[in-house]
Amino acid sequence: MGSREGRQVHGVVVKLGLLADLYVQNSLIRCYGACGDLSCAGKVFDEMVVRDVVSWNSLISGFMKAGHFDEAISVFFRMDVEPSIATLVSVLAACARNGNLCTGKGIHGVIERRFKVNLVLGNAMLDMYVKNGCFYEAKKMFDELPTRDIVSWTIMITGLVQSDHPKESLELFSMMRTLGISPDAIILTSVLSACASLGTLDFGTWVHEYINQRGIKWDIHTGTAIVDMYAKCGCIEMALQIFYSMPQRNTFTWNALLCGLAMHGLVHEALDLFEVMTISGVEPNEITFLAILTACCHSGLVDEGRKYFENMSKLYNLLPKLEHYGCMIDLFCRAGLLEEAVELARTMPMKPDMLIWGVLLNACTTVGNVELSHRIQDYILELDHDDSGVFVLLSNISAINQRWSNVTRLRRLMKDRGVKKAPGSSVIEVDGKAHEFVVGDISHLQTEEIYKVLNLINSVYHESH
DNA sequence: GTAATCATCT
Repeated sequence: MGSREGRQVHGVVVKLGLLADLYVQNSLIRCYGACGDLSCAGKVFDEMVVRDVVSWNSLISGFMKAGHFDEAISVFFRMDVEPSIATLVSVLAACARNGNLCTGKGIHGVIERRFKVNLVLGNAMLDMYVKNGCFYEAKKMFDELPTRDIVSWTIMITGLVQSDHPKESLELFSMMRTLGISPDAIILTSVLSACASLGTLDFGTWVHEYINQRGIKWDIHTGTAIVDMYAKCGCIEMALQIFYSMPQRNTFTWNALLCGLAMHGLVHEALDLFEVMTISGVEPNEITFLAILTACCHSGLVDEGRKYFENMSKLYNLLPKLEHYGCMIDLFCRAGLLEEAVELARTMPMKPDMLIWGVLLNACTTVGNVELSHRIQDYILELDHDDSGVFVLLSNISAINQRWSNVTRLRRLMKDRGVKKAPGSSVIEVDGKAHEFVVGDISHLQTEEIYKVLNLINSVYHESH
């Protein structure tokens, strides 16, 4: 039922004088929530005199469906009746999706004290920890679950892939298979994603064949994952074949193919495909333009890059993000347009990150433009004086350039700016030994010691190139 | 009531 029908039913309910009935009210909230009409759902909810747990759950579900996770959590905190298991499951899902570890932990505490954990609730907690990057807690919880189902395994495997541990995710998948658990289309989607990031064509192909042989019903998610896997593994032919055989494709599917083409240097194919995509009426998103700009970047298509970058906001109403600016800056650098690159970095609406500064400084080093390199370092120090990460970067550059006088200058600047905190440290491995380079410590080191650290970075740099 | 696909530049 759509929102319009919901309103009609609402009207009839009012006429019949049934609006005061709790069950009728709850059903209306559910109905409005399910079709995304949150203002009507909220209105019914607000006008209720007596609310039960179902009323609250229905409102929370409405916010979840609409992707308003913060609101879902805030409704939970306003509850004046005892939450049910279903409430906790929904709110844990909200904490998983918006990264609210604090609330999630609080709910975990409440559950331990007052509820009996069932499978679904256990999975919801597991997912909350995994999505918040707490793998220690997650593993403990996974090991201690009285029963595990395919969802529990999927949460762990997906979490590992998404936090950049595809190898471990495949190991866990093998373990699952050893235990005789049959994979479904959903878990195979994540397994394909792991294969894609590892570039393991043989395993990816096995998954594809497994799906075919077992007659596992696959949908647009799985299809996209297969396209992505083949594209990333360099089998563009297979990627195209699957792509065209799919009954439906969405922006993600097109993006998978576009990224694959861009990644393998098939620049004109990527640009052509983008045209077909727009003609087909599929809306590009930020990732689409990232793929397109990358393609331009790889073959030095400056004018085309500029055009697509402009069209992003002009034609598609997409605001370029940090990554798009990074791509453009890299494109300018590769084309030798260093001044333009620096200008874009200075005028972009958000603060450039270390990667962007690194690209710029690296470009200066490549062409031997010491003057511009110094100017960039001054901008960085103006902008990011409280971020000690920049000092690692600048020290790196100084070390690479063998300009030790700069190190002294940096050390003085750090002292002047009062940089003490060390949010990050670089661990450098030399001869199998890990050396930790903590930025905040540098100001307390003797000049000779700084030289040692920088030499170390320098030697690592040359080893890796 | 819980699980899934796309992501540039060192």
